[in-house]
Amino acid sequence: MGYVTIKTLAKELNLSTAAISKALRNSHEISSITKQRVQELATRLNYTPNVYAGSLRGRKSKTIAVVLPEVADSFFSLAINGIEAIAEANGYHVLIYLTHENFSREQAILKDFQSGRVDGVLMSLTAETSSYLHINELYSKQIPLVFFDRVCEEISTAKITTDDFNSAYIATKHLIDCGCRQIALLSISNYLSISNMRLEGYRQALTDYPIQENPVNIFCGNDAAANRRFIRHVLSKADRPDGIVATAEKLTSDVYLSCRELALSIPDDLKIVSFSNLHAAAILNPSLTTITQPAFDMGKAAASILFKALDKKNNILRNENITMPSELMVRGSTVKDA
Amino acid sequence: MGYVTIKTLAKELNLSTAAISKALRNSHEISSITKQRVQELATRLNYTPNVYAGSLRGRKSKTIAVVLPEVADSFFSLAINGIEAIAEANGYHVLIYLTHENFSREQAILKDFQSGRVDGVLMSLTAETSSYLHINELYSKQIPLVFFDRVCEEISTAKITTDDFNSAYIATKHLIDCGCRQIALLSISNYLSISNMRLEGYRQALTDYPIQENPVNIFCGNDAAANRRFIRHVLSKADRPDGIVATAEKLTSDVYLSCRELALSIPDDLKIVSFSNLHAAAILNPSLTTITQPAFDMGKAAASILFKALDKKNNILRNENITMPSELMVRGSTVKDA
DNA sequence: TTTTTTTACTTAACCGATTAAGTACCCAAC
DNA sequence: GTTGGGTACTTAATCGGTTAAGTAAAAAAA
Repeated sequence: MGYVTIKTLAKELNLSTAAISKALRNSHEISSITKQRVQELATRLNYTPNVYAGSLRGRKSKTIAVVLPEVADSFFSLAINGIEAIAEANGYHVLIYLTHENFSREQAILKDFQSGRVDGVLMSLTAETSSYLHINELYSKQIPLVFFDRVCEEISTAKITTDDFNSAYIATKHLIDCGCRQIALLSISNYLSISNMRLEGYRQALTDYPIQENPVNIFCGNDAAANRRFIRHVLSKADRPDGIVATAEKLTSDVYLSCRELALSIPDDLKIVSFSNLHAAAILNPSLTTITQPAFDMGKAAASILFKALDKKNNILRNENITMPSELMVRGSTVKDA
Repeated sequence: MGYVTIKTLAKELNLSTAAISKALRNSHEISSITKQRVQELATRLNYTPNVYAGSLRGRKSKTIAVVLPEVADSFFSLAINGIEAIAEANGYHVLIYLTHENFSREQAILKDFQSGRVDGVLMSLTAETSSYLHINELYSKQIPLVFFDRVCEEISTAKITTDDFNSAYIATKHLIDCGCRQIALLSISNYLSISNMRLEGYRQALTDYPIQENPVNIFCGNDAAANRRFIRHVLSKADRPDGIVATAEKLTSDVYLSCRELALSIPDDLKIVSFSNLHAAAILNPSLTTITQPAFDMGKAAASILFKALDKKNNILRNENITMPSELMVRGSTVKDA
């Protein structure tokens, strides 16, 4: 089963393994004739260095991990593309790990990183993450870590977010301007700082533009069916909201479907703004007013910061918050014929 | 800088590294008292075995790779979930690699696998993949490989697909039944066998239910903007199609947007069936008639077969084609008020 | 011509974990 | 009393590559 290793090459060429290794790494200690012979044979035998051997010795794997809740979300899939663009330019591999919004999965994944599997980590927290021991443990092993979007304030490192407070404020104000008087906020987490920021922005808007009725904050979970039941329940009450700020993309279709079931018209009976990068937003029925995040650029920014730390010997990332602007894109779910 | 290794534990407990290793793996050669002491210390110091060391020795990494074109596609993101479900049950890690429909990227990724980075590979080809040397090279290194959806017929291994011929046939027949007389097929590849199967199914339907006009096969590329221009061009001609079978999800929004620009009504002026698992299909304007693939189950099936091969010493996967049924879901893009 | 330097390697240690083979000790059986 | 066997370890080799240190021969400097 002829694995071609450095030994195979050495034997074939009557050289030591050290000479082969050096030749392949273009060391000045090796004559150019020998280098050529080694190169040729390596190519001919299709030699591929064993990653595990190299990483074991060098404590470097040229690999980073991206940890995120799910991939079926346009924000995350765009962010991945941004990350990969930068990683490729830096000659790094990208491993994608999915938590599926599951806290214990997040713990297990970070635990695995302690083994030195990756040189650095980019991550976006689970909606359930409320304790940070596992993150601190990773942090204490000197593995550089950059958060994006769903950041952990408690860890002192670089964090890329959008202006969540402001975005929610603008979304809410937009609904108020459109005539909404009872506005609900759909959230996916009670723990995430971005959820809290969005909640505060929402509240601030309600305070600044005082409207009669009470705010309605609705927490949704991970179970799409339960969410739908829950949303349908809220929308079928007599004092149902007339406006919704959805802080996560996946909640939108639940709202749309519930409205259809309940024969509520969007935007006549209910107006919706959703945090979403959905490509199909423009062709929904009606088209969806969104707060769109610069997902691709956020991925790029997060990766760039990580590689800056990896390039230096000094792996320590200083605590910094980088905020990028989101954009309100007004469409048919809040304004007729928009 | 305090990496906790087996040596750390050995020194601390005045044991050999061998004893530690055996204790951690619950060997009968080690007394239960010692085992306990080792376990305790390991937990206390948060010892994590170095993956690279273990994999180097054991030639097993307990890791599989999933290679796919992109993640911003509901089929692939669902398939990933199916794969991960099975992988977790088998105690394996899943690394996701994206080719971005780029052939040379696919080559580079497979080349990397030759280093033994992963124990097995699940993959779906690039739309550009027309030569299979890189796959054969991987295959010859005895690394088990299972294809799903975008399979490579030329490699003798397990392949999971849907009944592409039949699905396209049914989609086309559905359009004919709805009154379409000039039906276009939008394809993303001239190379992929699933594209060819779908093309044949489409042709067969046109033959079986003969209609006056000629078929219109349109090939689209990777550039969304170019696709949109191209589709708009086709739809603005006098003899434009009145029906479209889109063989890839991402082409749908281009069609919708082009129709909007050209003031064509769906389904009155143009009817569309798309191969798609888009969750939002039901809330598009109009809702989208789809051929929906059992993406999650296909992922599960592919992973299950791979693990069956990995469990045996015998890594060889026999050449087999597993076909799973797709479903036509009739909605508003072909039938009014569906 | 002798000494120094350079060139082009080789030897051997090492990364962290696993494991075959060896060993010291105790207890039991013949 | 010696052999046999089990227990609980240790020693050393190994995986594949990297690299510090060593060396022999040729080239350059004295």
